[in-house]
Amino acid sequence: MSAIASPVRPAAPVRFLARPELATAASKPAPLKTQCSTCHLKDLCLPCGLTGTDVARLDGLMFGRRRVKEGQPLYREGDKFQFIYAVRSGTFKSGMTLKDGREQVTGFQMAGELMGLDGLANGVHATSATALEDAEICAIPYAHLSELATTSTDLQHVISRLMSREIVREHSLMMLLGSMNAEERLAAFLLNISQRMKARGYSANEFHLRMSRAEIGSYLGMKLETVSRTFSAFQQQRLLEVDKKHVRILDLDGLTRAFEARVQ
Amino acid sequence: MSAIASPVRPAAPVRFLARPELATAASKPAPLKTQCSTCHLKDLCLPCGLTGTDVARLDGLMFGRRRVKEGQPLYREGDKFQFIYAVRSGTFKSGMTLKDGREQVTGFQMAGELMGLDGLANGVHATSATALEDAEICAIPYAHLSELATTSTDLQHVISRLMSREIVREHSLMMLLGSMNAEERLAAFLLNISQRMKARGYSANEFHLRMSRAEIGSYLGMKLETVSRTFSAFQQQRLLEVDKKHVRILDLDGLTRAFEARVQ
DNA sequence: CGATTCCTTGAGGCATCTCAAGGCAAGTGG
DNA sequence: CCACTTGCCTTGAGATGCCTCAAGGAATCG
Repeated sequence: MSAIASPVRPAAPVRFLARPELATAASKPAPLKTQCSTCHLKDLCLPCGLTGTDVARLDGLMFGRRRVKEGQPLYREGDKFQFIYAVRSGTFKSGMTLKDGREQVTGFQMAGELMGLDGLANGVHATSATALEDAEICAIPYAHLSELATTSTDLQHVISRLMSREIVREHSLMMLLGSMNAEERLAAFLLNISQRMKARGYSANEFHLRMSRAEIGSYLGMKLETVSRTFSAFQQQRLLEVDKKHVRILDLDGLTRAFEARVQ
Repeated sequence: MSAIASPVRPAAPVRFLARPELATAASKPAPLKTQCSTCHLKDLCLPCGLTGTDVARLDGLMFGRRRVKEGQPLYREGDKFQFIYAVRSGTFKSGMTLKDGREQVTGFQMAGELMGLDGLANGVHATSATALEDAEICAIPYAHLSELATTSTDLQHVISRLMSREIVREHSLMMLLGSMNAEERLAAFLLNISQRMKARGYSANEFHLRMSRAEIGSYLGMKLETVSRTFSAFQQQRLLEVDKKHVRILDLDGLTRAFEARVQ
């Protein structure tokens, strides 16, 4: 809760290592090297919007690639910030754990999405990221990336824009948490997942949720029982078919109306 | 709600004007020019952490200065993004208004704090900012700032860190909205204000709130009546003395405990 | 001085939480 | 292969914290 209860005290300038080693404690498997220019995610991920020249420069960074097993953390709150991570495959949750053990999920990340940008503020990760299924990520050394950014205005803009997008995303979540009821929250969540699946070439109407009811509840600010009841309610309204984690959207418009009821 | 209901669709690269005019519709008074190097807020604001050389470079941008009357918007959702704004004096609220008229306040900004970073994502402001009292701001032309950033690694880092700090701040707010009860929310809010007042040289124990009960409620995800009742409850517990917008903290530790009850 | 805005307080209602029980599927060990 | 455990989900019943609606007071302003 530091940003809530703490002043906006300016932190000392963060100094990055000139050459952080790619292999940290969390990355036991020998890191494969990866290139953005040949990556099938390049239109969703970091290089999106960059010219061929800049993408080629990103290739020069030779991102480390790392597998993360289901349930394993990629990084934890308090870990030193060195990398930004891009999801190659699998799904992650990120969030904070309170000392009393309760968890607040602040986001779910899918292929092509970035994690770890919160670490820049204080040189330390403010959240943890955990794989919800066996996953693979690119570890992008921030020091190298920002060094590269000094040579490319476009890359600078892309990075800034990605950070800004995270801010906008969180605004929306605050709106959800601050002023929507249970049905609206779950509808918003499902529509969001649906669109992200679609953007990745999967069906927008039928998908497998990777997170538990408790994780959805934490993300949406409600208890797991309420999540479950709301799923059942949607099913009764013939908006969805739900079987555990498998979801089929029957009435996208209806779901959109449930979401827009208040939000418009 | 776009980021909730929308895919993380990469936006087209945003092109900034080479020379956006400083005088927009909202800035009628002749813009005074301001220098960071002589500003009394320089340790709280953008230049914090920068060397003398870099601060001198910021001076070269000659930020426009602008007065904003109480109740007036500085920018609105949907406005084209050109400036980042730094509060010189006064207090702002920022937030989004839904088409049904409901407002979600996403933050309050005091002297030295920045506004408008959400505009970068899509080249358009995602939130509105409104003065809660007569105020004065610096309008920092983003195109110039980012141009300047190409010449200074430190400045780049400072900007990135400020954006990251906004992300971290919002994580905390999500935690608050997602898993705290009314008393914890208000305690967290008051402690946060208290610390920010202190950082600005004001009393940490006695201050004047610039926002209404409804605005506090919107920010904290509760109704204004509940805010009012919670204030009364704190007063009965001898944690506070409240008279409308004037607050005196009687028992900082007690208030901290009310906040840490769950958060620790 | 009336109109307006903002705050406080009360009473009752309701959405969500809490507590509890049971079902289902996958994993484990005998 | 079966008994048992474990984790996750669903559903019910009752409790409760916050909301809704309503009234009245205090301060501000034209």
